[in-house]
Amino acid sequence: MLIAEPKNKPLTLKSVSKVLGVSTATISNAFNRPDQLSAKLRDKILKQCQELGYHGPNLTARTLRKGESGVIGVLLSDSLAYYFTDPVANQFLTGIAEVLEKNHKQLLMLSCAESTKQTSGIETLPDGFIVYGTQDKNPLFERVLQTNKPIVTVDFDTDNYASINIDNQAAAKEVAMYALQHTQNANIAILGLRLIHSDRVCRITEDELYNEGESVSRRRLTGYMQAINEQDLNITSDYIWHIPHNTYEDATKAAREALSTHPQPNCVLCMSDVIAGAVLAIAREKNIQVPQELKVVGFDDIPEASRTSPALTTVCQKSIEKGRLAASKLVKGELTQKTILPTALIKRETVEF
Amino acid sequence: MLIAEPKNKPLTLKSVSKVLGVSTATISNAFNRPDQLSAKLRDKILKQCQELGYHGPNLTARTLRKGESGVIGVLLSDSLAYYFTDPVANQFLTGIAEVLEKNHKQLLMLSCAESTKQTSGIETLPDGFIVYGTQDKNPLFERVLQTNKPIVTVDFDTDNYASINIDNQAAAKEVAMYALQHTQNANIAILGLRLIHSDRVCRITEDELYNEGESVSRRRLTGYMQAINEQDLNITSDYIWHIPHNTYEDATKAAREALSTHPQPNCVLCMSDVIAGAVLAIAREKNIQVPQELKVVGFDDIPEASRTSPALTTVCQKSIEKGRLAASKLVKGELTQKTILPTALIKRETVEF
DNA sequence: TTGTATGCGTTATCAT
DNA sequence: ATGATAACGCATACAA
Repeated sequence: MLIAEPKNKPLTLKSVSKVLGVSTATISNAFNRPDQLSAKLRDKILKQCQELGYHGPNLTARTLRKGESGVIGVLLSDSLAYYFTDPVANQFLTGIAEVLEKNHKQLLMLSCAESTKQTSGIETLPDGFIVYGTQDKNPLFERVLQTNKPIVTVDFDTDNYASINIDNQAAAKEVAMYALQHTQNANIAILGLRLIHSDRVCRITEDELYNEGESVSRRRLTGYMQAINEQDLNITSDYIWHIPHNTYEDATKAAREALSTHPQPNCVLCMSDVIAGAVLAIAREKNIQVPQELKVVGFDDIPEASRTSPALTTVCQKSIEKGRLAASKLVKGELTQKTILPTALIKRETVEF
Repeated sequence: MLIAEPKNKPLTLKSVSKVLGVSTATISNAFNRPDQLSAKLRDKILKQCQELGYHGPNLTARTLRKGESGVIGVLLSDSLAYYFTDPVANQFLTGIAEVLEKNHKQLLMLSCAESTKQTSGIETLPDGFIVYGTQDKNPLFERVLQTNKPIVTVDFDTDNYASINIDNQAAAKEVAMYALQHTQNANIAILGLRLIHSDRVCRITEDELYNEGESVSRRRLTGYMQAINEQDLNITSDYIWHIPHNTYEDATKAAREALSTHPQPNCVLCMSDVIAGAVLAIAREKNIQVPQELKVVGFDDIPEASRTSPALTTVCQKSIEKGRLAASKLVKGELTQKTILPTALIKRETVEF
């Protein structure tokens, strides 16, 4: 039996080497490079370390020395707390977690809430980053860029980095076309997500309608507008809502406003399934029959979409796959290719039975 | 204008100090201890660092030196991928994230998937841990314990550590009493979560029914059984299901089995709202009227519980609050108190209209 | 096959 | 007020 160090002093390679009577290098090799010593000695050392309660090298010191931590950072474009409540983000994170676990990488969640002043230097820890969503003026993102570490961007694009996206415009157009083709005398409302910079649920103005941009929402809006034009229909900005967060609460406010408008919309194009779910709830509350009196389409195809009643017609984007792909690009070092993932129109019950 | 170092060499305190012509200590002080130098010099240094693109000390080196990383680890009792899909866990994590962000701490997600062999040493990085759910034979948990770092446990208890729990047994008994009191000629089924160690949805055996334990599920089961006894009713083990994961898929299987049993249950006690939601879906599929022909109660009070149709009667446990409290205990260093959070019976529509 | 010595980037102590 | 220097715990080149 070996004499253990005092409980309060954490064990180090050096202290353990003293107790075992071998050099620090040998113990380090026992853990990291089995070929550098005899199997017999290695086994003996590993067993003795276990007895002592030394579970292996300190990650911080090893990271400093090797310049590699085994940690992957996921940079989100809003507060963490928000992302845990968003079903789309949850699927995305699920995909990431799956791949990282398989590759023995740790997952560090980084929110943009980091203020400029209080710089923690956290960006120096991870070996690479998955950046989810446009990082408008996010100081942490700037610092991440300057680390020159591997980056994969998702749902937006930046020169020189691998990215994963979908064709939001085409997908939005397709689902809108389908909805409009099944609507007589269409009276359209659009419930948009993050169309403008405001924390309030509100309608957008005519000016804002033409403020083009490259964001996910703007692409979807463009797709909707294309469908509306091709069907020789039209819509004014006061039938287009801005919803700041993809939450049931915000969406419910917008849905209530939209379905209280006269003339009442009979076709609501929603930029997420969460929003569409809220529309369904308000429709039930107001005794509006879906799909007979009101067509509703969503976007994302979250798990709940197939369980609403009536089940939601929507655009399937494989969010889990997005996460998996982002993580595996990072892990494999495929750092240049820009991927457009396919989407699919999912016809359920909210447009036609 | 200062001459920047070559782009590929990351800037360090030392290299920056050379360029600026001051010592490393002074720059370090400029970032960390404003009182150690004149405000004028500090401002100048900070400005010059910014120009050079040096954003502050490397976290790894600083952690090694200070023994403090600003990272909090959340240790989960299953795979990460699973936890992102569980609405209860999401609420819990939301609460944690809220508090950590406010205190400028980073969140590292640690799953128990870490194998014993491939020890990454990740437990040496965080300053403290939130441990969620029983860590039966989890090697990472063992190593976490040995770090002697601050720990808060949630949904289970271990000597000497702060913990947060609810009274599962009392809450389960209360909701079961309420359901049974409203059921004529009660024919009870229990849809349990993680009652035994099996990956399959299945009924439990008579033996397993009496395998008492201290897990959350067992406490709830005990509460249910107490209510059943007090109502002079009884239940046999073949009306008690084991569901391995709190997912809609697993729950649906169990719900389908349970509602296909003869005699058909008219009162289903579910150990989670996800499970209860699945029961509601199957009931609709089979044209069973809830609550007229079938009473259903859940557990947790997830956001969706109020939106099902009919709305779910359940036990409210404030999962977000759990997360908030766990994080704030850790941040504040309140490391001894064991907290029992209150629960509340939420009467909605699945027992009586 | 094993041991010695250096440096990773930082902070804190101690001089100056 | 500022600068030199040691130490944090480890991995690796190199010597033995």
